[in-house]
Amino acid sequence: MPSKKNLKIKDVKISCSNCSLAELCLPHGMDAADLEALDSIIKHQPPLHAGQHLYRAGDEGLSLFAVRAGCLKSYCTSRDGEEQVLGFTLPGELVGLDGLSSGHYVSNSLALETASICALPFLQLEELCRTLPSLYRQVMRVVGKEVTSDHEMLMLLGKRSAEERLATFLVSLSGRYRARGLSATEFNLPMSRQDIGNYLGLAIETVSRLFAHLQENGILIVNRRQVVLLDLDHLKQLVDSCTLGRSASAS
Amino acid sequence: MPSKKNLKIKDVKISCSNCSLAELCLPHGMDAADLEALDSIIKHQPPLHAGQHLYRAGDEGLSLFAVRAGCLKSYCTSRDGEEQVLGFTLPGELVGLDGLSSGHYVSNSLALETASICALPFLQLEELCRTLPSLYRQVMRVVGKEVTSDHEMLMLLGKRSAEERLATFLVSLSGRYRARGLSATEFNLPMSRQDIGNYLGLAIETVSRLFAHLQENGILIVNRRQVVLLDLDHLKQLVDSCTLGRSASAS
DNA sequence: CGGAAAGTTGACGCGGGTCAAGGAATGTGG
DNA sequence: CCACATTCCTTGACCCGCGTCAACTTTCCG
Repeated sequence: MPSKKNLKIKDVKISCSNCSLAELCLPHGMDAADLEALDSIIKHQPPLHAGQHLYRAGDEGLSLFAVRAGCLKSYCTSRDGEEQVLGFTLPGELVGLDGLSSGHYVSNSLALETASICALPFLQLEELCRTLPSLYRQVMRVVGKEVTSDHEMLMLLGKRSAEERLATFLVSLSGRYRARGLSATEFNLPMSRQDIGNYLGLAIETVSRLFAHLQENGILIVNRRQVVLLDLDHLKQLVDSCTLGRSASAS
Repeated sequence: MPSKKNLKIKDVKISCSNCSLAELCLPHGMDAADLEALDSIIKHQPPLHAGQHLYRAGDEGLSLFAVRAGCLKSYCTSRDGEEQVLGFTLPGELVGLDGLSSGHYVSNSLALETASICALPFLQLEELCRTLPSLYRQVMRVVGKEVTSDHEMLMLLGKRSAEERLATFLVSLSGRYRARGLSATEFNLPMSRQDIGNYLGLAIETVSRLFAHLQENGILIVNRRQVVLLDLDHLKQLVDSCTLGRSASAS
């Protein structure tokens, strides 16, 4: 038995019931009995270090993953080797949905910082969904959210200026940190300018210049990956016109 | 009883088992018994005329829809009234997935030409999925395909030139017509230049110029909405480098 | 300490957006 | 059947947002 001082994360019983992220994650809105059933199929993964892949395109897609700590980047590559960043997964969020169609992942998932992750095998999730309608609806809710967020992204890439894109990105990050109980105005960017630019369909130089420009205007302070949002309202105003019309999504 | 000469469509028993589009649609790969169960929950809709909505953002989202004939346009609008076309639905394809997350549609679906449509109520579909694993997997496959195609679209909008975008669009249409047994090289565009440009993130003038340019180079002939693809291989070559890397999707 | 990776900043030019004018097809009322 | 309006599409001229190229600085890491 390890000494109490060197207690490793993997020695702690991981369960949804005691997870501080449950409110953000799949268990959201499920009762105690259902949670226990969900717990029983969850597999804790060994921690993933920065630069390691959770899965790659072509891998057998057998699980959905929930991020407990760290940050993942989802991306796919075109035949000519170009990369397209599809999104970033923060604690409390799910990744790996795209494996459930064909049984193989189509995208790649890479840890940007050391990440702690739970796995939910599709087969057992499917069985459980059959007996737990609440879980089935949760899964559908998550799937639907994925589709909706992709649609917002399509509008962003199709119609919006570089400044609006970066503002949208920052406001999104801000909200997601706030949801976890962290500061909405001061945080570290887990990803490089390269990744940000790729994600937003912009050159890294443009991203850099936009940061500089926003800083000149007193809207934020940025130093490498450290960001302080001074005028979040101003950023939100830039975003507002871009967001979808009549969805009353409070989350 | 109506005369045989004036037999209306609605007088014919609609069922998946006798539908010529079954191979493209949800029933793909299901056996006769399962098909019958699926038939029992399908509701035939009155035909939709060009310009009419199948559903609007905010409507109660209770059904998935399968298009039997015609063409639909999916789009959403931002708070400032701008429209983003999300895609086009051709016969044999499904639409309405985005209603299943929140119970309300987030996007709009509009008929571009008179359309004949089947409805699959979510609740009954969910129940049926519980007893028919093959149907459950089909639904998941469709959902996954939706996500994957959104990802391809993100790459298209984020990284590709105007010419590559239009080529991708044309090759996609060509393949979908071919799948229905129609010509892959001669067809009518069901949508306006406006819709094409909006969908691809381009100005309509750019779309028009690109058509002219491709025609000058002998790659296609276009007259308003009538298109003849003379050199499909050339178009595919333009597309090839854009498509996702190692997905072995044959469909 | 040295080399690589990440980020910043400036100069320049092009792809494609915007504006404007005109043609072709379709609809509408007389 | 024609005059007229409207919508859809095309084509040309202009120009600006942002990508590209290049040089430099800072940070990271062995």
